[in-house]
Amino acid sequence: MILQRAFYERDVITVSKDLLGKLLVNESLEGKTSGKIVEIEAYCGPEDRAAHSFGGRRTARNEVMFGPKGHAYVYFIYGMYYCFNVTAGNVAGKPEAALIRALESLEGKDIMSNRRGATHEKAVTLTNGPGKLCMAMGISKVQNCADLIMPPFYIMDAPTVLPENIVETERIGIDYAREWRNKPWRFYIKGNASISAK
DNA sequence: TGCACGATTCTCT
DNA sequence: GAGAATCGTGCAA
Repeated sequence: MILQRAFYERDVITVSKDLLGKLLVNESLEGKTSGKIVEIEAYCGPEDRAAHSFGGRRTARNEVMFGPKGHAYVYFIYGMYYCFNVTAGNVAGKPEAALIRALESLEGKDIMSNRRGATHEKAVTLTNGPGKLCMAMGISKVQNCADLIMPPFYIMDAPTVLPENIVETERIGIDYAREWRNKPWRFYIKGNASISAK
């Protein structure tokens, strides 16, 4: 069953942890690809210096974070990669989101290999990073603002990962965020081979 | 209108 | 472990 709106209308950190183990699915023209979410980071709105919405900044790019929860926030980074976020939060209109950092590929691995290029045929490296999983799943700015509670692009429910199997650590790639850099808002499934970094 | 830089990844040393 | 690739975005001017 597809996760419904209420799932995302909760505290963004709770939503981030609960999204671990869930299945991201994209039914594209090339075929269906899916993967289990194994790594995620929470970005906590205006007070979080690492978030695009820090200070309440509202622009054309991050506009979707101010809208309904459970939508896709996809942005272009470093001139060549996309990052995929899910909007979430227990306060309507507050710009918060969770960054999906890694998947464990399930369906459509051949399609993922094609999208990632011939030099990346090993299953694990297809989706063990935010830019990589977007490439493998066929996510681009086309999916920006997409509603994730209905096909063709959605997240399926799956058994919740137990707290003892969730590792909490500091986020990656946000050295500029000063004191917020060390917040333990990155979560991943303990022992999973598909996470992006230790 | 211009310009510095990023929630990354890959290659080469 | 360092450096390149590569461009939309945000903010200063």
